[in-house]
Amino acid sequence: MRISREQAERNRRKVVEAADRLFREKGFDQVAVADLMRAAGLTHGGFYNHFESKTALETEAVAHACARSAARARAVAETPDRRAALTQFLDGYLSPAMRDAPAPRCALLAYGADMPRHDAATRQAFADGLDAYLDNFAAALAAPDAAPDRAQAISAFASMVGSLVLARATKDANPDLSDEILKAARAGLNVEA
Amino acid sequence: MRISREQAERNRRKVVEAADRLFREKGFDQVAVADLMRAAGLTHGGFYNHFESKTALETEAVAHACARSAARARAVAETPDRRAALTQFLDGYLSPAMRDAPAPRCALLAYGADMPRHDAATRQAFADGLDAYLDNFAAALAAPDAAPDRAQAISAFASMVGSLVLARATKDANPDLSDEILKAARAGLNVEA
DNA sequence: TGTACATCAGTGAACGCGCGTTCACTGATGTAC
DNA sequence: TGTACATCAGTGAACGCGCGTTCACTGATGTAC
Repeated sequence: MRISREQAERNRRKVVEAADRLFREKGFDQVAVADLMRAAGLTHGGFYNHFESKTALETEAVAHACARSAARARAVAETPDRRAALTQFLDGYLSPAMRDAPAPRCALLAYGADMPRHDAATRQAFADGLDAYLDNFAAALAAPDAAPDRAQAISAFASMVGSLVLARATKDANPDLSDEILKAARAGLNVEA
Repeated sequence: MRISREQAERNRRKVVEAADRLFREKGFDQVAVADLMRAAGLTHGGFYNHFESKTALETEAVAHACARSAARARAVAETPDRRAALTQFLDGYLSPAMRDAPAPRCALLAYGADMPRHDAATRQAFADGLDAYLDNFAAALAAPDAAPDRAQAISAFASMVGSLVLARATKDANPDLSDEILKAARAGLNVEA
């Protein structure tokens, strides 16, 4: 059953997308190669036609997802009504919906904590994505005619990540605490948006 | 080779301590029962004399560690020269040493990101530890004759957690970025200490 | 206090399952002529 | 353009390893008398 090159390329992309989604939701170790391939509509044997190893796919999924997160921050910075877009972005990030999503929507949030235990290529992809993200986020935060303040962007983004980690961790066992964290985080963001 | 009850109890504690250390460093799934027992100076067969399952030990290790973290925050609040203790605590938390430790020294930082994928008992232990921690941290942050501000404590702690997650994630691939994150986080803490 | 027996923490081999990876095979696609 | 062959994406079975858990056994501790 040979398949056309376009179809094969489409299949490959489907595997990477499925991997990103499943890795965020369940963690790298809890997703088997067979699960990934099934999620992409394929059988597990063909995996190695596309990827050298499961680790190689992990690197690719993280790189893909982090680059996309950075692009989303850039989109906010480049929206005509940047102010409104920023407010919407921040409110969305520190929202119950974001917290309750089974897989974190932000790749940097989803993968950050696992990076110290991953191989160098994956960590590099993550760091590159974060670096670009922070530049774009600083541009999004900047007042119309002010220079971007990268330190402020870092401080704000770190707060957002930490708040969501803690809010997600506590949402089932102590929903009140989880809500309290989201609210305090939003109030504590020293950002005028 | 029956062992005295005191010795057995000491062994049990050693296993929990070793589990906490190894789980923080390598993650729950990357530590085998045999590794744990070896780290405690025992053979793996005896594990089930002490714990119902590996999952049960995970719960116990998280509960133990989070309670200890909360106690450490309380110690800061109760130090005679609270101001100095707080400064030392914050500087220590957002320090290169903290970032470079193979296993995060703060249990809430070490385990937070994994909680959404853990069982209910473990999540409960984590949430209880965090709740107590935040009360104690608010007390530590409060000015000598002011009431504790829990929202401020939450916001500050979330920043600390997020900063360390990101600084740890990037320290090998981009040390400059990692340092930048630590510095921006320390400067951005809206806490007079 | 001393003795005989029961208990049970620890040992190390074994079981069974899941998962990453490999492999022989299929048959439609891509290519050479 | 048509034909013959080579290629290679996908299939599903199999391999091998690691790990959680179980089990029969040991022998010092704890207990009953």
